[in-house]
Amino acid sequence: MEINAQSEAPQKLTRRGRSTRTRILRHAADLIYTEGVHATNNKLLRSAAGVSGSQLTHYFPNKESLVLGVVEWQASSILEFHRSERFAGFDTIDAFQDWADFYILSGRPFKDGCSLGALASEIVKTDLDVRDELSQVFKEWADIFREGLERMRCLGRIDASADPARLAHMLMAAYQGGSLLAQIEDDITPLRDSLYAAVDHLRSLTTRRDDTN
Amino acid sequence: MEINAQSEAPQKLTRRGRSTRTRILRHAADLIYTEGVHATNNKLLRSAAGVSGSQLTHYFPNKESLVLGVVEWQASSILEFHRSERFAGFDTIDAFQDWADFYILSGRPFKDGCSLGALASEIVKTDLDVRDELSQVFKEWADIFREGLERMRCLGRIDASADPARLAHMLMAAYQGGSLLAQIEDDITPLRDSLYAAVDHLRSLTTRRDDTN
DNA sequence: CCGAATATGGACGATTTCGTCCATAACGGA
DNA sequence: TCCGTTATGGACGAAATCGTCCATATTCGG
Repeated sequence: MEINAQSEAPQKLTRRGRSTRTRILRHAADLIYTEGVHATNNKLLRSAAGVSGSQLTHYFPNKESLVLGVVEWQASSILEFHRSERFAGFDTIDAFQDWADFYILSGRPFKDGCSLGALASEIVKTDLDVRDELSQVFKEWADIFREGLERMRCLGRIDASADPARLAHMLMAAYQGGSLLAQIEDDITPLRDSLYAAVDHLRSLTTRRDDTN
Repeated sequence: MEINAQSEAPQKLTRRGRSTRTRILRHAADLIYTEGVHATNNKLLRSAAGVSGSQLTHYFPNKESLVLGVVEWQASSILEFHRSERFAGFDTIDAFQDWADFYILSGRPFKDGCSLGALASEIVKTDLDVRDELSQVFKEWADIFREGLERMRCLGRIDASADPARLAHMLMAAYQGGSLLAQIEDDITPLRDSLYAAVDHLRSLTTRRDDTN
């Protein structure tokens, strides 16, 4: 549950086997994030993870299974982050503001885009069969936002006319689109603008009694 | 100016040469849009455009130049569309609503994403040297929105506190991010939600005297 | 009409990448 | 301790892709 990407492995792995598999996955995720799926080939991954060619085949029979492993790895990381206590289920404006600030103010690198979105856009047109997995993860991600917004609406923190599902998609798109633009322009401004505008929009839907400023 | 992608070619092309080059570019743009950059190889492009291998090399000495040609092709198409009279310089809410509706209501295919954004995200991490070109195009694209919003602000149609540059980035990100999510989920809903939410946010900034509904 | 420049066709080679194969080393349960 | 299972190493092969080369056909300008 907490280490979803590992639990996918067959049970016949020894401790050393699991360690090697995890090491491969870790370096593959890193390489794919910084260099892209296409540039992450056997040679690069072998030298990065310090394994031989046959080990890659042993743990990941083909590239598709490797990419799928990385997708699961990144997905569990992202979902865990969004479900952390830090954001308290996203049922306040402050939580969403904090979420946006995390990407903008924490000095987090932005030049490689979203660890899952950039990967997704690179493979969504290929024959790699990970669409279902990706679709599921993005749905769960959006649901975290949506459920928080629904609570906010029930609690009267945002207007009753607000549509939580629509707003969740808006937040997701603001982050994904902003990340892409920031990558392309090598400038965090588009990401900052789109995230803050999205949170501004949420704020514009707050009911008056909560409008303290 | 109107056919930017062609004007990049050296002048020593005959009529037949220009025709062949354009045909290659047209099919390359189509293939890259539907199949992706990586899958668009010489073999596919040869049979699609009906040319021989040496012709590709003749008009595009390497793949980078081909991709650059396609980027320019798509860029001029997009910029021309956004500068068309239809949107009247984007200085009304209705123009932005019409813009959003174009992607949602016109039955336009969405499964391949934005013709430029999907291409950009696929190559932004590669060694293909088209980052500067892409960056420039996205800047110009955002400027179209920004200038319209600035006029709206000057005319008092939106609040004086509105930030045109930020809102322009919000609109761009809503489209790019929404397109990516729609691709992944094979469902137009995320794109519709993010675009309409973005336009809703603009609408929330309209000054009262223009608020007719 | 003619020579030079351009366009086209198809084969070829160099390189890269994925995945296999087989031998050896380490490990785990009885 | 011992034997079967798992892990590791490096070489190898098959396939794909990019780009070159050279011969031939077509077109352009004078």
